[in-house]
Order: sequence, then C-alpha cells, then structure tokens
Amino acid sequence: MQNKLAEISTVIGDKTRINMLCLLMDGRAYTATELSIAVDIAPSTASVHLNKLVEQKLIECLKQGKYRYFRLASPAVAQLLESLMNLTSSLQSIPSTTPDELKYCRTCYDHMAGKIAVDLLSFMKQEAWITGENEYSLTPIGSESLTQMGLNIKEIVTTKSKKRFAYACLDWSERKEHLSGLLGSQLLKFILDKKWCTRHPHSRELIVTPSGKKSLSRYFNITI
Amino acid sequence: MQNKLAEISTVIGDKTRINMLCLLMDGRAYTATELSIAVDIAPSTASVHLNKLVEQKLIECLKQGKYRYFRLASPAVAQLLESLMNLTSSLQSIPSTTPDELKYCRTCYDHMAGKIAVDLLSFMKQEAWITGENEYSLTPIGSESLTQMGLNIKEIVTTKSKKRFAYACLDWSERKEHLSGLLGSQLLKFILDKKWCTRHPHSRELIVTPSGKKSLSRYFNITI
DNA sequence: ACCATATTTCGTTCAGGAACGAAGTATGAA
DNA sequence: TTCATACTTCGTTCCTGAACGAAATATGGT
Repeated sequence: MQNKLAEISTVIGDKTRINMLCLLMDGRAYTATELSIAVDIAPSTASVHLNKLVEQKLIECLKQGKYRYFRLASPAVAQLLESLMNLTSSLQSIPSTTPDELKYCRTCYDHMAGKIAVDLLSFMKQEAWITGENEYSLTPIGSESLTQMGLNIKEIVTTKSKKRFAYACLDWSERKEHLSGLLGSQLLKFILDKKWCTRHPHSRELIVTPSGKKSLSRYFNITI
Repeated sequence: MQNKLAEISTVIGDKTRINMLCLLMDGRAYTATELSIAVDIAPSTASVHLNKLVEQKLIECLKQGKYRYFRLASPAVAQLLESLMNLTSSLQSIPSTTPDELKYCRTCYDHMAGKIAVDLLSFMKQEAWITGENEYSLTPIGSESLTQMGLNIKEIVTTKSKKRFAYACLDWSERKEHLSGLLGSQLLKFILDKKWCTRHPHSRELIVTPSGKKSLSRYFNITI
C-alpha cells in the first residue's frame, strides 16, 4: 500500500521526469523524440523514463504509425502536478496556443481539425452525445441533438462502410483528440453544406462564416 | 522555476521520506526519534531526511526543550500527499471510507476533531478569542468568554505541562485546522463534563447531546 | 526492395545520495 | 555538577539508477 505510494513518488521524484511531466501539463500529447529534445537527453534515455511513467500510469502512450504520443494519463495526475506546483507557488500559466488560422480550423483528411474540432469533441463528450474512450458510440441524446440540428443521423448510422464509425484522432497542432471516422466526416460535410464553414481555396484551412459562428455557438457552445 | 519543482519532487521521491510524510498525515507532530523508529532507520539518518523535508518546507520543526516536533508544513502539503494517494486508488483515501459521523465529530488523541472542531476553531479565531498563526495565545476576550462559559481558564493557564498550550492541528478528514494542545484537550474535557458530547463506546466518535446542540449553537454559533 | 526515421533494448560507466556508527552538541533531571 | 537523553554532524561504505552509444526493431516513404 505505502509501497505503491513510494514507487510512484520515486518515479515522480526525478528531475528529468518531472520536466517531462511539466511539458505534458498543457494536455497535449508529445512524441518520445520531442520530449527527449525538450529535456535535453538521448532518445534512449527518454524511452526508459517514459516507460517508467507509463508503468506507474502517470502517462499513457498512443501509437500512431511509427510515432508514440505520450500524454498525461488522467486528470488526477494533472491535479497532483498542480498541487506540487502550488507548493513552489510557481504555477506557470499553461502556454496558450497562439491560434494561427490553420491551427484554428482546418481539415484533417476528411474531417475537421484544429482548436474548433477539439472543442467540438469535448463538448460532445461532456454533453454525453457520445460515449467511449477512443472508439465512440452515439448516445440517444447525441443522436437526437444532431438530428434536430439537421443531420440525417439515421442515414449515417445505416451506411454500410468499412470506415470506423467514430474515433479519436490526434490533432497535430493541438495534440489533443478530435472526432474522426464516419461521423466526423459526415459532420464536416454537413457543416460545409450548411455553409457554416467554407474551404480555403489553396490550403486545408476552413473559414468560419458569420452564420457558422452563430450556429457553432448555439449548438456546440463554441465561441470563436 | 522548474528547478525548484525538481528539487521538491526529488525530496518527496524517497521511500523513507514518503513513509515519514504518510505518518505525519494524521496532522500530529512527532519527534525525530519517534519517526526514525516508525520507519526503521537510525536516528542520524532520520535527522538528515527531516532536514531535507524542512528545507523544502514540506514539514516544519517546533523545538521544545530537547525534543524536536515535526509536522506537515501546510494544508497544501497534505493536499499534495492526498493527490498522490488518489493515484494509487488505495481506498485508504480518507473521505469515501469514513462514516459521516466520524467525519463530523470525533476525537483526535485528546482533543476534538471533525467538522465541529474545525468550525469551533474558526469561530474562536474570527471572534478574536485566540491569536497566532500556528501557535495560539488566548486573548483577554477569549479568556473572559471561556470563563463565562464555565471553563476554569485560570487553572489551565497556570498548569505546568510539557504540552504546548494551543496550536493548530491538521484535520484528518477536513484537512483544516482545529484546536489542539492543552487548551484543546481541556476544552474537550469540559465539553464531556458538561455532557455536551458523549463518547461512543467503541470508536473515537463523539455524539452531540441535545443540550450540547443548544450550547454549541449559543456559545460558538455552530449549528448541527 | 531499399533507405530514412522513430523508438527500444542492452551493456557500461559513473555520480549522487541513503545508510550507518562514532563523536559532538544541547537540554533536562538527579 | 554529573548523567541521561535527544538530536546533529561527520566520514565512510555501498548501491541504485540516470545517462550514453551501439545495435536491434518497427514503420513509412519511394
């Protein structure tokens, strides 16, 4: 019991690992190499540290191709780090992402990405429109809400497609999850149809229209 | 800035020191020797550990004659330890497993604890019956009020005792300060004598009697 | 298929620091 | 005063674990 506690605290109690955890405090996921560069150690050393942190469930690892993204495992970990920072009274403000347009709203393959998409997913989770960890299912609440919004959910749900229905995709700029899968792509299609956003002619940027601002705010409580 | 954080976390990240901190989680002050025995190391080693903890302001030291009493430095430290315990999901995490009654009103060694005791201390502070940060002194107002209530303050003040007169004890469940020391123990004695509370036969719980309710409300503005 | 990049595993080196006991200091008691 | 107890300081030993680079593995791109 206290043994477990001692284990955890020794894992936390390392200069390098604490620095890593601090970097992860912004809620984003970083690759092993990025972290190793940021804290100035060899990748091999970083790998060892990251494994220890994963072992103690302080962070978790998301494989994506040859990359491994690491992020804090739970809000409880963030809270722990925060109380640590409270002690030093050096609660550095979490670096706010300076949203250059592309970071803000764009496409990622066939679905939306950027801050808006991250906010959108977090709204849908919070309002219990969807459930699940990495693979999502639509709840009756979500189904109804989206239908009322104008999406033909019935059609989407009955679509025969090899595509996964809905899952979490890591955003490359925010490094936070956003909605991917059939639901994500249909949602983008819908938003473009409704002209809440329009495509930028030469990039993957999406431009939110005035009516889009209103609707996004109304349906998803997203302010721009 | 992160340097400071790393320092603190390395100090926390030691099996022996964490064990000591856990012992101190009950809010009580222990001597160096007691702690060294409890965690099974030589007194000299304990001394080094305790100094490190003091240096980082995780605990504080109160000299009293040849004894040194150590206790947690602040509620913030208790909170840190609690969030650490949260991670282990060990249900030794206090709040959920503790019956409400025990949280509400009980003894902590020789004085009262629980929500009532916390309220009581905060009332005494607010009404300027006592002054001080962690070590309290009785003010003339406090002295008079308590005397009027029926406590023999003169006798208590002139008692020769190694015990500290009055100090803040960290509450185990509330994580807030309550009154400990000679004054605290005498107050409990008084309250039991007056039958404002009675002891539960097999636990540290205190049961507030009907007349206790009236008196606590009248003298300390505490509603139950 | 080939190479480039991301990450892990392994073996080695090395510094830091945890632990002890002995000797020194401080305080209380007889 | 003298002794006992509480605690600290110092010097030494010893072990853990942080770090590295080289080689292995995994994946993507061309």
